Amino acid sequence: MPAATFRSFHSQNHNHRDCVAAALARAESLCRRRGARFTRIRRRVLELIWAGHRPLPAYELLAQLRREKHNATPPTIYRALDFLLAHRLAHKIESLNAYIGCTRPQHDHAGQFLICDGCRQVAELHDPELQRMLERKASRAGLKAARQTIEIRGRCKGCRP
Amino acid sequence: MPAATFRSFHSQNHNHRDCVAAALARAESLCRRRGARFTRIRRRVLELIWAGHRPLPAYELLAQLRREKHNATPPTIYRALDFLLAHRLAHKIESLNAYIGCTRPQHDHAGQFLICDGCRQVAELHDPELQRMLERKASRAGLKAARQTIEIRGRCKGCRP
DNA sequence: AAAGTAATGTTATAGTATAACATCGCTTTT
DNA sequence: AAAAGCGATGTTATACTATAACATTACTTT
Repeated sequence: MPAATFRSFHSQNHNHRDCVAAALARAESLCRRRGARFTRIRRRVLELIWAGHRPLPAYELLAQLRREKHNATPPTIYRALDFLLAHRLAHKIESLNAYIGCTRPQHDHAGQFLICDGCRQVAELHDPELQRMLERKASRAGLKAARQTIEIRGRCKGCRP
Repeated sequence: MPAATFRSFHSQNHNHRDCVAAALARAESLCRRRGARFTRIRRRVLELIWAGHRPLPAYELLAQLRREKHNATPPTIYRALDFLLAHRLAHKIESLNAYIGCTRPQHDHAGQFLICDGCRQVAELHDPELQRMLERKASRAGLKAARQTIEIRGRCKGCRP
C-alpha cells in the first residue's frame, strides 16, 4: 500500500479478494494493538462492508448477515457499526445513509469522500491541505472545528460520456 | 446585507423578526422572478424554518405546522421541503437530518456549513476559494464534482469554555 | 469458582422519508 | 362559461433508518 495522501477510484480489475483480506488484516492488528475486541460479528460486518466495495446501507448489511445468522436484528448491525466507526475502521456517508470501509484506519482524523453517482464507488482522501483550509475558514468564522463531513458527489472518469 | 463571502454566527441580540421577514421577502421575489408558485404551505414552512433559526428536523416542522393545519401529514412537509430545496431557499444538513434556511438563495451552488454543537446555530459560507480547492482535489482523483456536502461541526466562540 | 464487565439476544418503538392514488384549484383553451 | 390540462394538495399506507430498554451470554480478572 502506497503512502499517498489519497486513494483514487479502484480499477475494474483490482484484486478484490486481496483488497478485502488486507483490510481485515489491518483491522485485526489495529484492534489487537488497542486491546479492542474484534469479535466474530464485528469482523464479519466489516468483511461485508469491504466486500460490497461501495457504500452499503445498514439494512442491506443486516439482510446479508441474516443469511448466515438468522437471529440478527437491527441492533446487531448498529452495534457492530458503532464499534467500527468508533475505531475508524468504517465511515458513514451521510448523504447516502450508508457505510464504507476506511482505507486508513490508523489516521486519527476523518477523511474526505469522493462519490461517483454512476458506479457508486467512493474514493477517500486524507488531504492535509484541504483539512487545514477547512479549519482555517471555520476558525475565521468563529468555529473551532471538531469533526467534518466532506462529501463530493459527481462522476468518475469511467462514468462520464 | 453585506456582500461578504460568508455569514458568521448570529449575535444573541440580532433582530430575529426582521431577519425572518427579510428571508421571506427574498424568497417571494425570487419565486416571482422564476415563475415558481410560492404557496401558503411552502411559505409557511419556510417561515417556520427561519423562525427556528437552527436546523429543524422534518417532523418538528410537521408538529408545528399541525398546530394551525390539522390535516398536515409527512408528505405535506416533505413536498414543501422538496420545493424549498430545489429552489435553494433551504438546505438539508445531512449530519443532523435537519433543515435550515438558505442565506443566499440566488447563489447557484451549495454552501458550506459551520455547525456549533453547543447552541446548534449554523453559519453558511459561500467560499469560492474553498469551492475551487474541493473541485481541484476531486478532479485530480478523477471525479468531476457536481454536488458537495460540507459540514464542519465544532463549537462557536460563545460556546467554548 | 465467583464476581465483574463487555458483548450479544430480544422486543419494542422512535424517527426519517416516499409510494400511490384521489381530489382540488388554477390556468389555458375552446 | 365549459372543458381540458396540470400542478398542488389530501389521504392512506408503507418503506427505510436508528435507538431504548432489559435479559442473557461469555469473556476476563480475581
